[in-house]
Amino acid sequence: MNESKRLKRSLLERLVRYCHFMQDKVLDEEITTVSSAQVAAYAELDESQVRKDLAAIGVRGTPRVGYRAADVVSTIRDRLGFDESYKAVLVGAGRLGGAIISYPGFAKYGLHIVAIVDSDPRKTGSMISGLVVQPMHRLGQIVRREQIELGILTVPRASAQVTADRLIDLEIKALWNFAPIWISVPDDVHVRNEHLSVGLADLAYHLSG
Amino acid sequence: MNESKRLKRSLLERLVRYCHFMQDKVLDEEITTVSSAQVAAYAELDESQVRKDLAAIGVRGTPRVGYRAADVVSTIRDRLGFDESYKAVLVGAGRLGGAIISYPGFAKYGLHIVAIVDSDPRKTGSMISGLVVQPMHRLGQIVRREQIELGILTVPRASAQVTADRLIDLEIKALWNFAPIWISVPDDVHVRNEHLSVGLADLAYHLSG
DNA sequence: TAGATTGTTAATCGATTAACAATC
DNA sequence: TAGATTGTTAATCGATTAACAATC
Repeated sequence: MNESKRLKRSLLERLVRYCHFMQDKVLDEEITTVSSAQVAAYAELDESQVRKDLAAIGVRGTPRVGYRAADVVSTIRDRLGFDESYKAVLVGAGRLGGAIISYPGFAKYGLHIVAIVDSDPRKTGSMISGLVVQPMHRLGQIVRREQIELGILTVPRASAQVTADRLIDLEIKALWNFAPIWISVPDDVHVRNEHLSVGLADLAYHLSG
Repeated sequence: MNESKRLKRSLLERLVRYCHFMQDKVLDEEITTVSSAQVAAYAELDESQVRKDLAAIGVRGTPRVGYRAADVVSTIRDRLGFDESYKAVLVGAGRLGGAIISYPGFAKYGLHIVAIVDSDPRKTGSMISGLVVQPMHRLGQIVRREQIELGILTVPRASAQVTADRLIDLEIKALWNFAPIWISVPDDVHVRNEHLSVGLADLAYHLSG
């Protein structure tokens, strides 16, 4: 396959699951190889799908043996960019910001939150996870000096788009938005909206059915 | 169409977006009708897709005029079950639990968190959003007495599956899991895993590209 | 060797897009 | 009426599944 081809979002999600499966169930139990059937059973997919996905990112298996779990993990990590390093600024030091920043898995994916910013003067100066909350007017300085590529938005809904626009103006490369709104961005900026209302709709729908 | 047909997850996501568009951009500005082209432009979809989606849930438009925004909203709300009422228990009164419970939009989707439970004796008895944090051993009582249908898991990763199993045993109908693990459930329980690592992977991938 | 499992091509299925007649 | 927009069918596209030869 063409090495530079963009991975589809659904493939990306499956790869993340494969990776978790390998790490949780396989490597811990001193199993070194897995068959596509085992992975498929775990991820509730067709085994052809698994073989195709692994082939697509360049993992090679051995007939009659399966895939080396360590190969799968390292190839996925490589293809998804987990072994590189990215700097992020978190904007919005509220409850949600605090919860996000305390998520233990960031570094494993190459992400490093190097600064926290908040517009509320009562919050600036306080410490969260070893970082001093900076005032909003320092955002530009921080982004430029630290060469920050990612902005994490945990601001209220009303300020999400303006904050995003400001970060875009500072030439941020990607945004991770937790405010309940779909942020709009130019084509060269990547945005991921984590919109709780989609989950809420999913649950309400299934509970009402 | 068959009224009882299950809606696909992707359709569900599009419907949520249509609903937000109607509420935010349209109703606020005293516009009463929208064309499929307008919705499509906002949601970055093909306009045929929009017409097909709206037809699928039974919204009828008027040629040369478009769709009544209020119709779209009320039909989506009805089909997705937002106008019914569901009780939920939140398990895990940590930072994430606090952030989730303070989300302002729950009631709009019919969801009501009626109890909070935590296994840490230092947390039980404290108040969060007007609710007293209950000890874990009351979980069964609470679920039965309040006839709770949904469990929201904001516990640490290590206790997520056991907590889920306990809620399943209490005949909960659905689980909303925020712990970084894919919860496994029997076929008759609905689970939605909000797994931050998928977002992390998506961002790492795009930043590395 | 025999048999299990990969890698890959072909077949199927479903979702998206295009087209256009119906219609207000 | 003329023309814009729906509703729906047909065409296209892509993703999933099936099948099986290659192979360890």
